[in-house]
Amino acid sequence: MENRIERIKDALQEARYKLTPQREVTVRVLLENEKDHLSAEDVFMKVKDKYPEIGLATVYRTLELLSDLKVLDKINFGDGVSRYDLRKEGANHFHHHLVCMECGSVEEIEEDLLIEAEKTVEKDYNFKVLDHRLTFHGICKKCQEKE
Amino acid sequence: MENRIERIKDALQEARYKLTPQREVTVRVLLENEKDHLSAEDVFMKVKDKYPEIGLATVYRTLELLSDLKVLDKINFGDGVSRYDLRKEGANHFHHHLVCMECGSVEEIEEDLLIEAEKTVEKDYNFKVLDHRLTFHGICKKCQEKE
DNA sequence: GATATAATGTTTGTGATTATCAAACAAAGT
DNA sequence: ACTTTGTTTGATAATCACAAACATTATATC
Repeated sequence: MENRIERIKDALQEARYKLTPQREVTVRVLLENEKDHLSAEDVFMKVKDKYPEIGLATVYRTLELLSDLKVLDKINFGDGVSRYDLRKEGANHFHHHLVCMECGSVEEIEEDLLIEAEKTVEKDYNFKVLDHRLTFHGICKKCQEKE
Repeated sequence: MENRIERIKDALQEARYKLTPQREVTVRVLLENEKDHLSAEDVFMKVKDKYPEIGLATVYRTLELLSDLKVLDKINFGDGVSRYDLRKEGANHFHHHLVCMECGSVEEIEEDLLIEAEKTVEKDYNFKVLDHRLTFHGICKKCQEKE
C-alpha cells in the first residue's frame, strides 16, 4: 500500500506535480477499492469521509490528472458515468472486463487476450495501436448456476 | 435499402411496436449514414431536414428503442456522447473500431478478431459471452504518414 | 519573509440525456 | 359512428455528470 503510494508520488513528481493531502486521500480511496470500478461521485463520497473539506472539483481534477499520467484508466461501461481503474503495477496494457448482463458484476482479466488481434490490426490496417478497450458482455458463472 | 427497412419493421412489430413515419425517417437517416457513427444530435439534425416537425425527444426515444431491439448498437468512444451504429445484417457479433487519437477518425473492422479470446473467456472464466466491445486507440495510417 | 506558482474549494455554466405531460393519433369494443 | 383505451408524439423543464471561472489558500524559490 505505502509502496504503491510512493510509486504514484514518483509518477506525479516526474511530471512536476505534487502529492497534496487531497490527492493522497483520493489515491488511498482508489487503492482501498481497487476492484470496484468507482465513479467520480463514488470516489468523492468516500474521500469526503476521510477529508470532509475537499471539493468535488478537486476529485475530478485529480482523477483527470491521474488518468493523464496513466496511473488510472478511465472507462465507460455504457451507463452514463466514467469509472476509474488503477492500472496494475508494471502493466503496459489495459486489462479487460467481463460485465454480467444479469447481475451487473464486473470481473477483471489480467491476461492479454489481444496479442494476435493487435498484430492483425497493425499489419492489415496499418494502424499503430497504443491502447485498447475490450469488454465482454454476457452471463457470469454465478448467474449461470442460478438458472 | 427498402429491404432493410422491411426487416427493421418486422423487428419492431415482433415486439409490438409500430414503424411510425418519424421512426421510419430516423431509420432512413441511419441507413444513409451507416459508416458515420452519428450522435443523437447528428441524427436529429439530419432527420429534421426530412421531417421538420419532429421533436428531439422522439429521436432519442427511437434510438433507445432500436438499441433495445438490437437493431442498433449504442457506443461510446470516450468523448461525451453516445453514438449509434446499425448492426450488420445477420451479424451476430458487434464489429470493432479503430479510433485515431490524432484526428479522431473511426474505422470499422468487420473481421472477428476475438474468436480465440472468446473461447478462452468461456473456458477459463466460466463466462458465457453474449456480446463484446473492442476498440483500439492509436494512430491511423494517414496520421502516421503525416509525421 | 516576499513573491511567483500551483492547487484548492465554491459557484456557476454547459451539454447531453431523461422525465413530464398534454395533445394527436390509432386500435378495439360497443 | 362513438366511446374508450392505449400508444406515440412534441414541447418544455428537469437532471446529471462534468468543465470552466475565479477568488482564496498553500507551497516553493529567491
